[in-house]
Amino acid sequence: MSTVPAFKRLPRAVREQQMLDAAVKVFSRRGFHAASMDEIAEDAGISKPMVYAYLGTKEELFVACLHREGTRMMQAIAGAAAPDLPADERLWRGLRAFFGFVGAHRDGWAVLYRQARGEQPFAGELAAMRARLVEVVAGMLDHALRAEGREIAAIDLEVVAYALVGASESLADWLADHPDADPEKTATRMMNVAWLGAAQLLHGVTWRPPVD
Amino acid sequence: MSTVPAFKRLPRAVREQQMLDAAVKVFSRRGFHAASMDEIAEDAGISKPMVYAYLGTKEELFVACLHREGTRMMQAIAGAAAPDLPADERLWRGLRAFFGFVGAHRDGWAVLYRQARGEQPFAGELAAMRARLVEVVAGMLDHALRAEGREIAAIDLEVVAYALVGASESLADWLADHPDADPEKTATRMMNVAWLGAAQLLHGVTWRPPVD
DNA sequence: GCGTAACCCTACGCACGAGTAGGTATGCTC
DNA sequence: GAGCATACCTACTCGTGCGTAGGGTTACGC
Repeated sequence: MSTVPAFKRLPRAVREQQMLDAAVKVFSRRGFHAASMDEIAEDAGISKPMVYAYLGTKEELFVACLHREGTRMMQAIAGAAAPDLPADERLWRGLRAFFGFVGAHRDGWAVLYRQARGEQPFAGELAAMRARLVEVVAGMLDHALRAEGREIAAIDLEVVAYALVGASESLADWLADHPDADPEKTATRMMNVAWLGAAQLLHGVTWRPPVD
Repeated sequence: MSTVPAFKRLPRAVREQQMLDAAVKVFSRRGFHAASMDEIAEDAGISKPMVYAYLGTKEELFVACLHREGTRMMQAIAGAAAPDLPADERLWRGLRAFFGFVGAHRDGWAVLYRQARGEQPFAGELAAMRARLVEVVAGMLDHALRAEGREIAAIDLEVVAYALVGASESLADWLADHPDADPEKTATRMMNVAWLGAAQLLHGVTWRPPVD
């Protein structure tokens, strides 16, 4: 046959990304168990054995998704929050990057956050990622405190950081369910809660993003 | 045979509770899909057809778990936060009841929070419960604001409430993973974040539970 | 221009687990 | 103590979907 084959052959690296794209999409819609390898393969425009050949078993595939999306997210945040800025500026930039990422990768985020929590094999992976984030936030708070000559117990710091991360995750989830919502605006709202706190807000003080 | 049968017959109401106990336990450990009806039946000390006869299909069983645990939680919170108290007092009591519930029903919480999120058939059910909570919190904030002669947009109010609920859920999750942590102390920490906010905390102001 | 490696397929085996068929025993009512 | 409802069981059927066996085709080095 001299006719061009219906679909062309592509190098491994490209196909792997297509497969991961498809996997993230399907996993996020259906969840780990309800997603079928057949559907992922079909969505990627490839046959099932190829998926197994390149990315391994279903579990390994899910972990690969988790890693890719997690790394992207962490890089987006780390790239935005330069360590030499003042704390509020860092927090603001980090939040903006975070909500921007979620807004742009709604289904990637959904995999990370909603699906990986319950399933034992992956919960640890996710927890480790979150732990890194919490550590960063806690470090930031600690830094800001010391600059004021204050100090609080490490455990309190950790729990506060955990609450802030949790609140952000929660708003991100809200964002994922409201496609017409604005990430930037959501980040601003989060900043109000996080930085000024409810009591300040009740007294009418409002934090605004710096004019740039 | 005159010998006593190995396990006695019990009335339906009792067996149903045993089955629900077992189901909550297994669902929380394994997740909806990975949990098997056989394991649930075995854990309840009964055979599988009995589970089907009393609680219906696997999905219906899961929904039944969701309802029981959700109702228990909501009642615990509603019973603690009397509507005629000042806002901070209500918030504090609600939080204390909430963390108390999670501490006492760790796997019930895990079913609610970790497992029901991802699976489409149940996410709606859960979202409705959370929406009720958010509404209550938002109403409380609004009330407190109006008492000070202030007012903010409904959407902002909702998002702030959502963030607070999210932060609480996140700390509850942390609590579920730290069996030796104290619910009361966790509630106090949450109260600090929620009521005073990070900025206040940075200036050294600390909220303390009222002496009772 | 030939070998070899990379790319890709159709078609299955097989286990696991939801849900059921069909039957037994126990206690309660009259 | 006969009748009947309720509690309870063992032992299946059958669909679904993971993972693979085995084989075909294109490109690239030499």
